Amino acid sequence: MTDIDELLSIRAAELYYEEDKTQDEIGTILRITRWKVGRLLAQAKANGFIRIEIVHPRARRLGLERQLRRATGLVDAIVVSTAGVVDELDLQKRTAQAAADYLSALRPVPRTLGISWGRTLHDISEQLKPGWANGVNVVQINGGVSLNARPGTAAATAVSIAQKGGGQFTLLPSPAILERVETKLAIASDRSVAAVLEMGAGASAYLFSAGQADAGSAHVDSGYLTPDQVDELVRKGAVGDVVGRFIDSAGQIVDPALDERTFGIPLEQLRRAKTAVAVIGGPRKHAIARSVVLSGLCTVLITDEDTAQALIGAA
Amino acid sequence: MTDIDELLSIRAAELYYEEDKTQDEIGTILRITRWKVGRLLAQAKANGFIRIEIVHPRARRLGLERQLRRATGLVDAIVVSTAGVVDELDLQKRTAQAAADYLSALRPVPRTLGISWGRTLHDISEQLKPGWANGVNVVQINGGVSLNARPGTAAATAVSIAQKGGGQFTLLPSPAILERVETKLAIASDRSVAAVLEMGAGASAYLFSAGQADAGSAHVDSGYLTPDQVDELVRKGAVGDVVGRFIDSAGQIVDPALDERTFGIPLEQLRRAKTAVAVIGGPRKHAIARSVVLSGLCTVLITDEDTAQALIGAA
DNA sequence: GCAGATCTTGCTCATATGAGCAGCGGATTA
DNA sequence: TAATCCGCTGCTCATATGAGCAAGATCTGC
Repeated sequence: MTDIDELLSIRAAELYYEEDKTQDEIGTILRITRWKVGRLLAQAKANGFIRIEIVHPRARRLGLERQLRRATGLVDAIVVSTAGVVDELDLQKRTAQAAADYLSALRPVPRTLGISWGRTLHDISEQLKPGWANGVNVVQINGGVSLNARPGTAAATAVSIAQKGGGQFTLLPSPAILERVETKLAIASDRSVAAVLEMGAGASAYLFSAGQADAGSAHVDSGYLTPDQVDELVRKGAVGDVVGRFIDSAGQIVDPALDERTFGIPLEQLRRAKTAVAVIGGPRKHAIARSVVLSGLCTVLITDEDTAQALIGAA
Repeated sequence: MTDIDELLSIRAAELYYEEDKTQDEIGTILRITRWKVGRLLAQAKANGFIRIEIVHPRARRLGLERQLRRATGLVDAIVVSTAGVVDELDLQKRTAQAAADYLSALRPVPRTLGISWGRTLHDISEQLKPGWANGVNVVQINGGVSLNARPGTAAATAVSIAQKGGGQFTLLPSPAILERVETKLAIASDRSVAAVLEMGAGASAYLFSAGQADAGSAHVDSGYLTPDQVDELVRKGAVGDVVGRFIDSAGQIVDPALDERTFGIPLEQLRRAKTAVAVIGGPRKHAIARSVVLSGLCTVLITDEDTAQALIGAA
């Protein structure tokens, strides 16, 4: 395109998009035919001079969703827009809202929903509308009695999701990580606990998040791990944790001994699941999101625009 | 609008603007009629959820230009977009480009063009295309022999503008500010110098910029004023200078004694001019731009989006 | 300098979109 | 409870826009 045509296309675009003139009127103003105006506008679009953004907390980026599905083979991908986001809290809320929307619209409605716990899941439970489902049974899939801060939040999340969905909840009465393997095996062998794990294993859908491996990990907050222990895991290649289990960028368990002491369904059960919805957003979770997606831990990813971009760039 | 309709309008907007679907197709997807889709899109626009931006160095903001004309009574206003601007240099170049474009398209073509000097005018002279006019006489309207840095830049600007416009140039052979009033009067009374001033007074159009009043003023760089002297002017209410003369926010001369020693046409000549084009952009020039416009020093303002916004908000 | 190739232009025609209007339905009030 | 009103819906019709094509303009290589 010549320089003069480029300038004309910008003038045309101004009149068309800012001034709401018709292509015919623009033609009169710029002394060109209306067909040329149409072509100039098409060129301006093709050259990327026209940027259209949908600014709304619930806006999604369908183009990125498609790219993400294609690049990763995910069954579904939801990408929330970051346009107009003011802070990280805002972004977290948007992501949770999208997850709640997705869950509400999920067909077939899962009879049994296996969930993890954490800040993200808590946010989702808040965004869900009462009546989002008609009798879902919610079951925890990993241990989650918080050792120090806000005890019972994990349970509250499950309760809220179940109640709003008009169904029952089943808690996993165990810490996330036990100190000794023997203790873990002992708890697991308890009949009632085993029943919960079994129910978790048979869930028709899973909803979970993931944590990044750094000092801000929920495991540190909850008192299961010290910052030093997390550092050690990072040194071994950990990028984050999924349902309490730390994995490297290839999706492999980083520390088998620690994993033995971690209570919850094994990752293989997520990998085999027909519907496993991962909700992972925010700038610090790019690496763990990538690992989750590429190692097949989820069939559906709900994330934000920036994370999606990083994933597409890396995949 | 109900909450559900708002959400629908966002979904519709995504499909329309990102996925290039027709309203009819969107209707099928969302299970609503195509007329409802049209209405939802109209609502999304009306609510400001759809943001369209033209990203190009030569993009202008016609809407702001109109508002600016209405708010200030300017004959014309050119507002360059800041979308995609990377640094202040970029913005300066855009503004200069717009000024060059405006000057090239100005009808009737001025026979005699009075110009000031400075970084902005220099940039404009660079952006002008050879042959932008067919015989303009360019005359300097204020003194401008730089005392230390880059001597001759003021002259070079006038020469360049005249040569590219196929015309003659007339320089004003005097410093910007004299040390003593007597010296100024002596120079002014010289027959040849008086002739230049007279030519400047009779110019058919003026093109000038303005400087902010702070340590970064061109007068400090050029050695005419010390930072302390500028501070003193600021204390007296100065917001900046126009053709070398410092004015307050009402457009009044701040320091009459200093002004007596300043060489160039008086501001009243600019105020009486039929065509006086001021080119003032950048975050530090909001105050001086406001003063220039509101005190009637220009009939045309060429500026950037942010400055225009500030002007409209303040006017 | 000329023949062929390619690109641009102005058109016809099909389609997409917006304006305007009648009818329906749910809310409001006497 | 009935009358009235307001706003939403689905339509018709006019207009705006984009696809496709033939003719003209411009470029390229010999």
